[in-house]
Amino acid sequence: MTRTRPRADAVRNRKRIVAAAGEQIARHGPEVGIDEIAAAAGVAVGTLYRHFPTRTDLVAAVVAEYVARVADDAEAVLARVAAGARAADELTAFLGRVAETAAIHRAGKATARTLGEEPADRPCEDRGAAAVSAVIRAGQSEGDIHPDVTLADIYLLSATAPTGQSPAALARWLVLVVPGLTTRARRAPG
Amino acid sequence: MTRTRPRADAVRNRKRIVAAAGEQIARHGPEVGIDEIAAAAGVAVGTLYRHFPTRTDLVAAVVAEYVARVADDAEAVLARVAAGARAADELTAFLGRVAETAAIHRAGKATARTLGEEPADRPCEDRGAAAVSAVIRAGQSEGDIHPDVTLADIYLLSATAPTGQSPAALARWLVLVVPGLTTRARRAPG
Amino acid sequence: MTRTRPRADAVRNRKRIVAAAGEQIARHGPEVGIDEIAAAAGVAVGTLYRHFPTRTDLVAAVVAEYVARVADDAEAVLARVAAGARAADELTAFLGRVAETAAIHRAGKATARTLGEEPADRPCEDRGAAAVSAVIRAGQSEGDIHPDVTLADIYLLSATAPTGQSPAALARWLVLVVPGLTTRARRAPG
Amino acid sequence: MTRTRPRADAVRNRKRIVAAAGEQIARHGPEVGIDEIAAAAGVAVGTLYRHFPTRTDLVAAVVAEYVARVADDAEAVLARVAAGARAADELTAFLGRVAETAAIHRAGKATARTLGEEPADRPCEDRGAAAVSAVIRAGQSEGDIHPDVTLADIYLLSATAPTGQSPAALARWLVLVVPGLTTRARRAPG
DNA sequence: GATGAATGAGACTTCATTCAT
DNA sequence: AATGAATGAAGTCTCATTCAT
Repeated sequence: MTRTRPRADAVRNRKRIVAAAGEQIARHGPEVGIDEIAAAAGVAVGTLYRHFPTRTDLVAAVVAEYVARVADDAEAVLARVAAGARAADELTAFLGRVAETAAIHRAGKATARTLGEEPADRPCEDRGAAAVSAVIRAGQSEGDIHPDVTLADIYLLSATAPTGQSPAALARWLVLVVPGLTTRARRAPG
Repeated sequence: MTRTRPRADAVRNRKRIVAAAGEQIARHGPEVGIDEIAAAAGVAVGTLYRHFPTRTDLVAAVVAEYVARVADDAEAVLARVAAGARAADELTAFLGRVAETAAIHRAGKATARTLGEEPADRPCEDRGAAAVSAVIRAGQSEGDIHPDVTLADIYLLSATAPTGQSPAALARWLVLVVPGLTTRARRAPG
Repeated sequence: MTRTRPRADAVRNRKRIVAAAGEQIARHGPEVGIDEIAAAAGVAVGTLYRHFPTRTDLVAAVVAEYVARVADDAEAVLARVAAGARAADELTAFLGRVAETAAIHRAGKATARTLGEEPADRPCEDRGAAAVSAVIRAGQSEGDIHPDVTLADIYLLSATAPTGQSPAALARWLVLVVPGLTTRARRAPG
Repeated sequence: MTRTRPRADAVRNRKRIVAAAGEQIARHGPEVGIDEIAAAAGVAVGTLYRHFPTRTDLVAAVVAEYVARVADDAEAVLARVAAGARAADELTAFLGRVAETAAIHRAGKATARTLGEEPADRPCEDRGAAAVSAVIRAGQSEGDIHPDVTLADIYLLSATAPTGQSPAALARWLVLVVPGLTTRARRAPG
């Protein structure tokens, strides 16, 4: 009856499952077989089902993890900006990092929507949103970020970042997209 | 032994099937059931399979149709530019129109990839590509379109246009994305 | 679009499935695997599911069939009684016949209850009930059937008839049970 | 190497498991999940399996318990008859009591049969059988119980007693069934 | 001894595709 | 040529049993 520790191996398995699910969903889309996720995590299906009774539960966990990571990133960005870093540059870099993992974000959302499920970890999401908003305001004060840019724009762009393409495509996409956020036109080469 | 003409109703069925498939794929993603497509087209599965022996064949037809339509659009754009319209403006509008139907493009590609199939209607694709390239060159001559913009950029953007969101989101996305293609910065509001 | 015949083979399959389901449920209890029922019917699972999308649908069909058959039997009994046969004897024989197939009745009811489903074919059930009631009344007029016997008693007995045992056991059970319905004690042997 | 005494809590657990299994089987049929039985007993599955390595072992224990209880009852009946009680009345009451718990008997048998297992506790069974037989003979000497009634009839009736129905149904069933065991017809009411 | 997490075979169900009508 | 029933492989999920803690 001792309710104590949640058992070391169970915790490890849970983590591996969420990680594997994120990767498989990103790679093969939101309809990956549960069995494949389980195999990728190195556990049997039954174990996966013990931790996540429904597919929705699993996706929710994946999305929550992603949201938390992005929130951490956003807060680190804000800290650097507060310490004097250039907001526009930091925001660009942040957008690039978010884009890299956007596949999972998108897939997670798609699955969640399919299953009629609401986002997820509200606190984490709010935390990230607050940090990004602060960075935008900082950049606007500095005069670098266009005055009408809002948090929704960052959502829109991160939701449309290229996925499953070459890093070069992602880099090029950033080049094309950043001028829309700033007050400066692209310089002609040379 | 007369290769009888393709009966009127067969032709009509074929069209209805392709149209229905496009719509269903756009609406429900690339994994829609064949039965649903058949039902939406108002035919029985057997009929669908007579026209398109495999799912790949069907998707190929859908994509081909889409490509042809886009190619027509591109050529119309080119004609207007040749008649004096502003290339940058026309290209922006074109991108907006393509984005509207991008869902099907993306879904088609996804399905094609899933099934290890190569694009499709090469001639049509080339036709559209040539027209878009010509428009880009025209805009660059006029000094409006940034000199390093290429056809690949248009592909990249059309592949990442927001899908399944509000028209407002699409409009905003265009606002954000166009400055990256041109030589002008966004104007501060007011 | 011709809604005409329900296709000969489909009808045949449907019948075979219901028959097989009845037999399998009677033999192995209400939890028989769907696959086993399908195999016993000589069809693939998919076919079974086409006819009966849920297990409940299948059980309902089985019960309905059983109820219809019993109702027919009851009406035949009533006809014979009207034609002068002895009601008590006919009722006894009827009870024996019902008992023979009671397994399916019981199993069907159990499954239906499990799935929170209501009986079934009300009209058929009423038809049988009316006939049996009439027979009881006839027997009571003749003085053979005990005056307080009701339809509920027949239900009770048919619900508790021995199942899955030897015909001898069934015969013996009838011997033990009939005196409770009549006005006569069992005769001592010899 | 001392065959340590069966620890107090182990003994208690064993009892609780058998009791819970009996109740769950009676309530939900012979296919109850092992986990549910364990939960009802307040132990973990592992503990259940330590006491009863297979499901058959568990069912056997449940049935043995039931048989022992019935045997005790039968012997008490016999004692009362020996002390002058009316055998027919005692037998009727006994049948009623057995019927009340017949669900478990039936379920146990069903499970045992499913698993190809033979009855169980031969000595207890014999003990009960002997007592019931003696009561029958006593009643036959008294002239109340029909001369051809045997132990097998009691088995047959207890195996077909109504289960999971109202007490009223059970009472009515006794009314219907007892005349078959005795030499007297049912009296007309009034 | 007790616990509860892990396992994996097997049951249930769906759906792309085939084929008799 | 069209129809819709039949097929069966593949996916989802459950649960009896094992085993590390």
